[in-house]
Amino acid sequence: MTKRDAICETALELFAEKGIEATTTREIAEKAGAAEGTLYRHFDGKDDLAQWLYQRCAHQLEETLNEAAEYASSPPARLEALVRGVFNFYASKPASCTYLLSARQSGLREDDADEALPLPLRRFADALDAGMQDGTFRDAPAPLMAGWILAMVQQTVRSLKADALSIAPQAAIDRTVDAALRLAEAPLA
Amino acid sequence: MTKRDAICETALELFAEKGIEATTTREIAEKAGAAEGTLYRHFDGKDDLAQWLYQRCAHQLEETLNEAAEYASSPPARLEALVRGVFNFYASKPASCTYLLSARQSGLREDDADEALPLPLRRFADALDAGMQDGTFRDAPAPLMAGWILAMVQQTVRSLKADALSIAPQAAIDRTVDAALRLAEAPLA
Amino acid sequence: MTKRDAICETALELFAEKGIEATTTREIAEKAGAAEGTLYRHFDGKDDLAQWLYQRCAHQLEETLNEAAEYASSPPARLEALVRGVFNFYASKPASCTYLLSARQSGLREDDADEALPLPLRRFADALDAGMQDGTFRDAPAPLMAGWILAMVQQTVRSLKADALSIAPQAAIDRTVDAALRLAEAPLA
Amino acid sequence: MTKRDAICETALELFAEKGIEATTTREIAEKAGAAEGTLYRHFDGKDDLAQWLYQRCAHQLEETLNEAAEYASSPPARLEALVRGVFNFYASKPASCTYLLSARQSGLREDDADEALPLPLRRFADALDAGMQDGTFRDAPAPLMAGWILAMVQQTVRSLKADALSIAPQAAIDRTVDAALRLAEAPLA
DNA sequence: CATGAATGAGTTTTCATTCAT
DNA sequence: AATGAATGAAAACTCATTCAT
Repeated sequence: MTKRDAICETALELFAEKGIEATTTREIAEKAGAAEGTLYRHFDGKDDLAQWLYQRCAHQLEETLNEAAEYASSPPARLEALVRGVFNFYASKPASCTYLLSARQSGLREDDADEALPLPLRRFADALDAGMQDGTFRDAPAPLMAGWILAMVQQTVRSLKADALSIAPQAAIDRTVDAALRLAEAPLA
Repeated sequence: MTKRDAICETALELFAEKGIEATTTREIAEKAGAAEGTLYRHFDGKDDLAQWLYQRCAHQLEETLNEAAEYASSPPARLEALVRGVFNFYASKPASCTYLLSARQSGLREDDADEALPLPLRRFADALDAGMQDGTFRDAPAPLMAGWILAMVQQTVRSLKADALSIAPQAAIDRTVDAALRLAEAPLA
Repeated sequence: MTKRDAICETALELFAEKGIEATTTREIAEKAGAAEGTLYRHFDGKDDLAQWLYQRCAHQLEETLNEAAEYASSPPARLEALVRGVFNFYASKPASCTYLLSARQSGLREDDADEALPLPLRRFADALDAGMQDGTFRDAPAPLMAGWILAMVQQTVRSLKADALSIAPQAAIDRTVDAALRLAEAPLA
Repeated sequence: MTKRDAICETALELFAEKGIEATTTREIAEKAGAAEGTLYRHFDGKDDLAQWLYQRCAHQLEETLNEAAEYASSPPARLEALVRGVFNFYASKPASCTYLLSARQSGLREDDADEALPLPLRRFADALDAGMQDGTFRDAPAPLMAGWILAMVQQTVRSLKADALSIAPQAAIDRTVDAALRLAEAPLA
């Protein structure tokens, strides 16, 4: 593990835990066992580091979602796989997941501006669109609904992290999957 | 409008727009047409001001929600009224609404710690609990579901603010209400 | 004397003595009896302070030269008055003079870019032009010759400051005046 | 071209262009295509490199001046040869010339402290002294007059570099030679 | 000789807060 | 109540220099 990696991992944890602004470069360096200047050899500054980490987390999630949805044959199966994929992402990389979701509403994802949607959202919207085409899902603006589902998942993750649930984590996940499908599915007839 | 009020309103706008930490006291004072020191005559400091504003916003929303749900006779009607209440709150006090919702996931609502849930969430959870009792709503952990619904509403608000929707604002609101009810309602069987 | 003034005077002395880059903001603040932050209340930073001081020195010299040359009736008298004016400026405000002259060859006088020449040079060039018109001075590019004369004066000032002269200061000044006139004057016939 | 040479030439250019303090070792290494550490294999540090370059430039100018004045039979011819020598030096090694002249007024030529005058100045002063002895030149403190002439030459060089002259470079040089002789020469009487 | 990641002391800069007026 | 200059502690950032490879 190089110093650079140590700095990245430490920064990710601190950013996820207390936010970017509340984390100082000194704190990062100290916890990473590196000198403060080392951070600046590898990044242009704290903001650059935050940006780079955001990109990395986005790519990690992207990959996780791609793998998760790879073998889903139907739109509902794909939607379920995506939702479970986010939870898996959270389970395997909690700091990345927390940071990514927390950064969603701060001014960090500027350079996704060329995309209509941030990348993970796009995956959800695509699955919804496919389901709308074949009639499995109800007709609705896919980006809006994708946003809802992601927001729900994020809310469940927050509850899991806060340990504020009266039910088992797995049950919360299953219920979230169920809720997402219920949101998307077309009325019976 | 007293200096104090000017400071409050300016701070609220800035906090909502760029976050508390990214807003400087100098900036607040300048935009409010007051001296930097004046803030300290009315509040113990920036954090105290942020806290006070948070409380004020919470009470405003609380009141809005109480009024909205006052005459709702059934749990679904109450749930719908609450959801619409949040949208009304956003329409009439966008900065308050944005600030309140953004502060939900930052470390601001410390002194609600004695409450199991932040106040607005409690309203939603109560309505859901009532519906579960009488069988209108499906049995599920009310705080989790309340969190989902509020997250969805917040997501719709974000989309409205970003002007990122292909449909009319009112349609987006109606759809959100619909989605919330769908989430809550018991299965037909 | 306000803190701001103390900072200005201290900075001017230090800049003149050791150069801008070799002077630290801490040093300025300490010697001025002010806090480091105070510098930033009044200026955007060290460079801004340096710029502002440069402008002030330029205006001071400008005024000194205007006064000096006011009653000069002929071009040679005017040229002599200007040269003596620079020496007077050096005598009355040594730090300003040193700083101004030292800054001439560093990258500081950017915003004079709209002028063809830095202001003091302009005065000399104007006097030379006038003398060329009436035949007292030899025909030559005035800016070039003005540059020479100012460079000579500057060199004398440097020698005076270094105390590296075998003759009395006043004699050095008189000789410089004489040399300047000799440079400018037309050949006898 | 060895790495050492690359570092020397690059550093010389950067020092001449932006000054020693404003040039970073990283910048030198990068432009020279060498690693940062390599500089320290050949020099004790940045200041040592600057010092070494200064000496080299001084020797180059010294040689140029020696060659130029070698066959000058009279003091005026020698003075003219020296002035033209500086211009030749500028033409053949602009960076060396700029660096050398710019360093004249910064604190670089410490180890010339044993000499009464920096070396090039000495050459001029010697020629002037010789002329004063035989009556060709007016009686005056040779160091002062040498300083004037060098300052004039430097000013012409600056004008040439800035391309701020209305006349041809060669004409500017000739005029500078002429002016230098005029400064030095004894009055007719 | 050459490298370049790492260092850390030193610098600039920010900003919440205080206080004399 | 209001002011705004002043503060200083803490933050971000720079860069000459070292050293293991």
